[in-house]
Amino acid sequence: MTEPPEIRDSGPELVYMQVANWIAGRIERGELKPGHKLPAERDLATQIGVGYMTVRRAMRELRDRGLIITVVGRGTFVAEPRDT
Amino acid sequence: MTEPPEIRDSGPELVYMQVANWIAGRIERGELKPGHKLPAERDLATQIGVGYMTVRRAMRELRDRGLIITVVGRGTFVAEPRDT
DNA sequence: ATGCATTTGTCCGTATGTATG
DNA sequence: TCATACATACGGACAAATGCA
Repeated sequence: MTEPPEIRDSGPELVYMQVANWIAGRIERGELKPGHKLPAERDLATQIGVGYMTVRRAMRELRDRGLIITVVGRGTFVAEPRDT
Repeated sequence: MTEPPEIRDSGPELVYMQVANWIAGRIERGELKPGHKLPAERDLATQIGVGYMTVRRAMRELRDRGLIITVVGRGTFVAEPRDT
């Protein structure tokens, strides 16, 4: 699975933030709908071409933003939108 | 292990803990009275929509807290309140 | 006593997240 | 990145304990 290279721009931004923002963008644009199950973190790391821990940091970032919900033993899912 | 325990990453909510806390709340609010027989673990699992082993983990948690008593072949019952 | 239904107990296999090296 | 170990989640299968007719 060759992912588009635009995931990582050449800026000084931390890699995990680039990954987080890439996924966040896909969620906010509606490409990933609420309830959608994301690939397993290990698979995501392989697919994107970054380290496992990098994906985990990105997931924690998205979790903190309330964009995803993680359930141990089940997976990671796009959260319901929260209006502000 | 060099870090103090106060540093807790906002981890995901474990399903069995959610189940345990939900039942614990019902007991502590008096919705479930001492001696009350809870549904069978497997029925509970079906009703709540989680796996059997997950309910069993939750039951073990409640048992450890002294909130319920389990008897093989009979069922699970709300324990008598223990003052501290 | 034997059988049946109900309920908890145990184990297995697979998938996933967590943590560390 | 890769490897290792462990906890959690789920479903299935079978065993053990209880109560009842």
